[in-house]
Amino acid sequence: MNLNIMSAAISAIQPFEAQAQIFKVLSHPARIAILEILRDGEECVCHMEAYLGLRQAYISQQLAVLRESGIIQDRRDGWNIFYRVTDPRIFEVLDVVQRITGIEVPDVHQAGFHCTCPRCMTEQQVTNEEG
Amino acid sequence: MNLNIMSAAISAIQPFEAQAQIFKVLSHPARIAILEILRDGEECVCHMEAYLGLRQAYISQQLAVLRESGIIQDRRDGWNIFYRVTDPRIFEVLDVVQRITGIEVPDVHQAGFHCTCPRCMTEQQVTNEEG
DNA sequence: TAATGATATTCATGAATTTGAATATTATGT
DNA sequence: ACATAATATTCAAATTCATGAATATCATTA
Repeated sequence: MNLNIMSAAISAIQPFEAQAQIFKVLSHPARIAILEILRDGEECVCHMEAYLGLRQAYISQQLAVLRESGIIQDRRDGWNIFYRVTDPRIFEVLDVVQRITGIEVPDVHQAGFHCTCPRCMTEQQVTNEEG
Repeated sequence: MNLNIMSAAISAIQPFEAQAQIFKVLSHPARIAILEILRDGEECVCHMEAYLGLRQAYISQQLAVLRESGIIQDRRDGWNIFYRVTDPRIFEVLDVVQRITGIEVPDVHQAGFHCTCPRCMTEQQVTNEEG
């Protein structure tokens, strides 16, 4: 098999595999958008559907990629599953690359949608009662 | 075609395309290794061959990906082509992700190889004369 | 335990990426 | 012009990725 022929190359590149893996997970606009949604703390999947206007199954697939990489973690609360970022330094990565591109990132929470999860309903109720 | 059905989704994700593109380019260990080689300034391709122990054609392919993305630029000097990083902030990105992984990045310049490009030959000559 | 809401998984297909092999290009020296 | 050194490009096969459709799971409520 002559595996040893490439041993120098493999060992030279192998230490960068872990970094490359993180970059691969980040190399999809929907996954970046999801992380932006999680910037201010944990959110349930229904929020992501509402904010992004994407089908549930699609979002769930992208969540699976993020989850399996360890970048996000999930927590079940009744019917809803809440996701949060494991290591907030991932936002530093997004920040730097955002500065490099120079493209303004939209506020993913400004979409004006509302989902029907308990937390949203409570928030709406509170807002209505307050206003 | 019903293109408008997905318009909300497309517009929600589209602003992150540029970031995703950069991450995609970085999502390969050989390309990260090349950038590490360029950390201290421009280097010729022969250096990368020497340091990484990879075939020339392979390195050239990865250089093309980096070059076409705009992350690196090239400059010809006689027989050799020297590459340099366009925006040093790309190293901030590598730094943060490196901290997240916690994996020590090897010094890609410690390999002890020497190529036969004019600069290497001059350096060797100078070193020998100095020592 | 059956129905329902929220979310996840499986499957299939087309598109993109990886990477080795061969070949081309470009500049230099004779 | 020709040979050579340094680097780039093309091509093709294998693998991986993106994504839509359908279905499954898991917790809750009746």
